[in-house]
Amino acid sequence: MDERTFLEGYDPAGFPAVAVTVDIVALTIRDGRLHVLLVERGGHPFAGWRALPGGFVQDETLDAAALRELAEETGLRPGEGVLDRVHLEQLRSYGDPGRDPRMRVVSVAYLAFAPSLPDPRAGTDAAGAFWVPVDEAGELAFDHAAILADGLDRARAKLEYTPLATAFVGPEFTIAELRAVYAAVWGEELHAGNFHRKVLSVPGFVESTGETAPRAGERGGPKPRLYRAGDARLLHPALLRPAGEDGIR
Amino acid sequence: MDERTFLEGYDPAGFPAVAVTVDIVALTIRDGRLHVLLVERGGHPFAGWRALPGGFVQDETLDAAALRELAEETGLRPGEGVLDRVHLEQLRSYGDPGRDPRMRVVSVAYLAFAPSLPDPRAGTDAAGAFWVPVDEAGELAFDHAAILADGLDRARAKLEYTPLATAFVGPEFTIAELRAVYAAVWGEELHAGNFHRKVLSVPGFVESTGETAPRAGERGGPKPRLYRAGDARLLHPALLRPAGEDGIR
DNA sequence: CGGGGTTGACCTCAGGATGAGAACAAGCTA
DNA sequence: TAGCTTGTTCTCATCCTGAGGTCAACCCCG
Repeated sequence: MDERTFLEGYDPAGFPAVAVTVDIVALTIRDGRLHVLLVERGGHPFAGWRALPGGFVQDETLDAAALRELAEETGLRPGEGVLDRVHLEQLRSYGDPGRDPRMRVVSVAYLAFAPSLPDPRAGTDAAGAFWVPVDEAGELAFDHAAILADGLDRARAKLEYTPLATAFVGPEFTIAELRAVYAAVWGEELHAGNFHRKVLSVPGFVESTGETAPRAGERGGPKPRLYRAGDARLLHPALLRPAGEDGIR
Repeated sequence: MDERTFLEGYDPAGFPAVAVTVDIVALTIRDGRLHVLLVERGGHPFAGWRALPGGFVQDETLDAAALRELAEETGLRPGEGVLDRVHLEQLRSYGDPGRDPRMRVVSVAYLAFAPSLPDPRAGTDAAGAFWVPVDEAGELAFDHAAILADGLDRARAKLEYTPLATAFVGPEFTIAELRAVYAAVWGEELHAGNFHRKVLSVPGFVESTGETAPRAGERGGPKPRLYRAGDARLLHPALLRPAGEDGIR
């Protein structure tokens, strides 16, 4: 039997039925604090609980499913430009039997990094979605609290050796804005002078626009210079976060 | 309707049928070269092609499925001690429509690191499995070549900031054996003196047994000291690999 | 049995990166 | 205008890194 004949006679019903979903840990920074996008579940199971946005994978790639769900939950439309600047990457998959009481569900979790997004639009599918500071997320449906924790770990680590922080700011930004991203995600202040020197010394991290901001910060200071993201995909050398007590092990 | 009533009336057939598999990138070091475990496919599709070992997920966690497949394909039995020393971690998931011509299949790929394992046993399920140097893997079935490439990237990166290299050697090892692991995975020689200093200076990476090996190497030299893995789970500071030309970007 | 070659362990030294602190001028609010 | 905040640039001591050398232990070969 050749391969074509085999495929024509193939019966897909022979395998255990599993549902595949995508769940999204979408992060943004508002007022200097890291926020995550959550939804309030309408139906069972976990009715009334807060959960990560997500849904079943249709006839599309996993990446496409994640982008579609993100667009639906935020009310943003592809092509309006905002979604194009969202960084989306796969986090990992969760498939313990029993993690969903309905049936066997394997969830492919995604991590999204966005510049400050508008509040999800009322009157759309996204009516139930909202941004919450990550330290106020509280209990979540399913195993979503664990997924969120894994997503935060990944985000904090990736700031060290990738230029990911630029995904949290606009197309043009100041060094101080970038520093605020690191401070919000890592949860600690950074030495302004050393951070400045470090960012400018890593090849390809940022490039100068030659312009300065039209205004200084609210509380004074000189007009900061503006930069845009460079072409580096890895930071060499990396921007290591202060080794917390040597005891991270 | 409460949640229990909802679940009792729930019909799982309403979702698109997807099969979930695990595929394993199992790495080991033989004769100083990095090898990957491959199988030759008996049936369609891709009959006769080489592929990563794997199979359908049953009523078990994803991690358990990966460990079970690895045991089946290598012929190793749990409880004999060898499998307990294999490091297994999830890599990422692959789910493009069309990656399997039979049906929609989402594969959760795993990465396994093992000390030098025996050849898979003839006469078992594992008869078709064999170790191949990674640079001679050639074309693989499905998208397995891409999965292998992702696994190698991950392995090379994790050597930098985790004590993963100790998973490739026996319970007691010399610094030179550890250096050979790095050399094999990274594909480049390392400065012996600097490597020695670095390994011993990272807290928790290795701890001395106080013993020395009963014999020196085949070509002479003093009897090396023996070490075992320490309790660190992250290396601080990291063992950075030589920045290839600064151009990795 | 002795010698050449190899190896593990350690040391030195120059260059670069890091952390902490300070200087200074531009710009905000009161 | 006064006082304070902030962006940017320096300095300096400290640490880490890469490259190389030293020395004695040990293997194999002749």
